[in-house]
Amino acid sequence: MNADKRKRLEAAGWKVGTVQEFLNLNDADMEYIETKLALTKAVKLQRKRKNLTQVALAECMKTSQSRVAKIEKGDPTVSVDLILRALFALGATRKELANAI
Amino acid sequence: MNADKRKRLEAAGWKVGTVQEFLNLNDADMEYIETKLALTKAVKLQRKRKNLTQVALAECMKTSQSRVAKIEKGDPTVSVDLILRALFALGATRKELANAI
DNA sequence: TGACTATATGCCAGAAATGGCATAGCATGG
DNA sequence: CCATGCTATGCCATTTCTGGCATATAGTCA
Repeated sequence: MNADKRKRLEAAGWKVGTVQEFLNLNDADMEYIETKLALTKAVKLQRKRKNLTQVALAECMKTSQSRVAKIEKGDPTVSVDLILRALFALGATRKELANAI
Repeated sequence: MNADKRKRLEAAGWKVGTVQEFLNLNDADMEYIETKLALTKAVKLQRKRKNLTQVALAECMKTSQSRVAKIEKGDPTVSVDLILRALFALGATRKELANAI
């Protein structure tokens, strides 16, 4: 956003800022969220690469298709632990994990 | 263990194998555990580097000293999510996280 | 020795994540 | 059009994790 537009908006009573500011996220929160997002993308990518369905992956890691869907969609009820279990079930190594982050 | 000793043990009725086999861990489990362990080590290292006490780190990440102790000791009731929060609270970046894994 | 600081361990009520199920959406091919 | 295969979403009982507190242990210094 250029300074001009910003001025006009603020003159009209708008608060201008980033999403991060709006949500009161600090750097640690941001890193955490971005890491999680990167991991979910890695899961989807690896699963597709192996031509597995969500059901198949779910069986591998002894969970349900709905959980796998939520993992890949970045559902907030999914922990990093579960995402890692998915990645490793897909045969990822620690090195590959590190690259994905 | 050399083949000789193995034979002698088995002749005497012992089962010979790795810890991994004994605990029925597959490769995915192993990678997961090792990753978690690497992360806990990174937390301890970074905290020491910054000369923080467990209490100080606990305040940073809005948890308790006992949790921090458990993180660093690899307590099984600690999730990877919490470990990551600790690392990021210590100012680690995603890149540093990747290196730690 | 005793006081002090840091870390470790046990416990538990409350909070969050999980698996499982149902079902809805959405392509693609017949 | 309807099947069929795959993915998405909602719900909820059970399981797991968390924060907080108490207390124990270990190290250091006076």
